Amino acid sequence: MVANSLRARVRAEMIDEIKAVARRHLATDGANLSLRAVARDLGMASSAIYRYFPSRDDLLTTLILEAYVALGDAVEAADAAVDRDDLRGRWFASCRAARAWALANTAEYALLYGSPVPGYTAPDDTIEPAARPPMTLIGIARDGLATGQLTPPPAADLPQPVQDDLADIAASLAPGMPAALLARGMAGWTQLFGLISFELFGRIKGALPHRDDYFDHQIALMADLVGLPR
Amino acid sequence: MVANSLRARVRAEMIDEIKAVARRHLATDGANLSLRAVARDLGMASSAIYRYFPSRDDLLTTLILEAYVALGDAVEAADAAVDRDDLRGRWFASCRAARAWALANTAEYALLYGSPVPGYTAPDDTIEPAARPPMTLIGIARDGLATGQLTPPPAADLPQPVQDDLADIAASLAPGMPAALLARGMAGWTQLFGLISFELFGRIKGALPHRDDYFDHQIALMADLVGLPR
DNA sequence: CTAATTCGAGAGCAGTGCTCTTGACAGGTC
DNA sequence: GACCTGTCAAGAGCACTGCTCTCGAATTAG
Repeated sequence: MVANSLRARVRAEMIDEIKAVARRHLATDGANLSLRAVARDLGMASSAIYRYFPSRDDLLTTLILEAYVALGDAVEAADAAVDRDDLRGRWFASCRAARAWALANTAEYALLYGSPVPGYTAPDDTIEPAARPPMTLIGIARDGLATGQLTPPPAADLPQPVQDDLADIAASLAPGMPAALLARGMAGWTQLFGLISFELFGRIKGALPHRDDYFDHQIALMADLVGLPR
Repeated sequence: MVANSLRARVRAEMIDEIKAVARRHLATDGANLSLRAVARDLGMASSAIYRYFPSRDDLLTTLILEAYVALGDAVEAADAAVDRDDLRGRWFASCRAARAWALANTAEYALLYGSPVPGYTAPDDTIEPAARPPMTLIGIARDGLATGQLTPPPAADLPQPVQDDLADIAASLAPGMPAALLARGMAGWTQLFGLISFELFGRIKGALPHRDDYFDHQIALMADLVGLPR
């Protein structure tokens, strides 16, 4: 079986090489990835790629899934590196990590959070890793609740239907989380996504030279909204 | 000049027809718009399209610009329909109008606020209409400041570099606007964009059946952040 | 009526994703 | 060593794309 494993090893290396080249092309050409161009870079015929990936969409899906995992890893690692009781520090670290990853991997971020490709539908494998960054933020709020550092926002403002919907989500994803607090955590995630997208997709332009500070301030506003103590 | 105007009229109608068909294709096929398919639908040769639009990107640019104008019109009209002193009502109306337009024109919204096409760079004509929705929101805060209904947030939390950057923006776009308030208005716009994008691009899925109410609540949170009185 | 302009159609080029067939190579078996 | 068997790369080919160019027809201007 040595020979077999040799074959398998070569195959695995080939797959890695294809993904690496594809990622490189992604950075320059965006989502319209050309299999033929990748094949050219690898010095092989375009048809040979199909030995490793059944279709172009399949290659893209693999890249997307790995990108989700990479982003999730980055955010969770940043959160884990901070003292558990330093809620605000964890919030900042997580958000900054997401932004840093997006700035370093703009093409892949656009693939994850940009407009979806028309024919393409994301496989179910992506919904779990896609939920990791928002779950990290919500986890910070939940920990604050558990330690008493954080007092839940009033639920009076919450319409009953939303209250019920959020209670269902909390029941399956974050047991014990009050609906009103969950809503604010999700607002924080929405804001984070919006901030990164605006910065990456060029809405802000040169109008805001101190982008790091602006980002921090906007993130701080959301930390206040969630109720993280200073 | 009757004859001339006839030719010109036919030409204008032809342009409108091309744009209409292209918009229809956009809704189903997304950003990868096919000139040949549009030509087929119109019963003409693909090369004939080039008599009216110098390139595919040019057609897309026209569509994008008109979409910006349509969205801006919708938001401003919704704001204008509410009593000037009802700040919160104006905020809700503007945000809801943006969401309604996006839901009714998902493909065009994706074109405006989705991931940018790699080679494509937006012309300068788009930056003014693109700024209309956020300017509407900021205008509401500014009116509140003028009438005394709204008290500006403390500027102490604002780092000096951000303070300066925002002051520059305010000076050219919204004179008299305190930097801290401008930051919160922009946070509202960011949140609005994020909410709509998440809903359109399918991150929320079926987990939140009462999307209207959820949207309203999240928008209300931002209205509170800006300081709009209840 | 003639000359100039505008327009549509067709052919053609280079590129794309993808399929199918052909031939070369390595693995294990007799 | 000879012989299958599975794996792989390459090439040809199909249908599609954006775009250019040329040619003939129609329309407008003088």
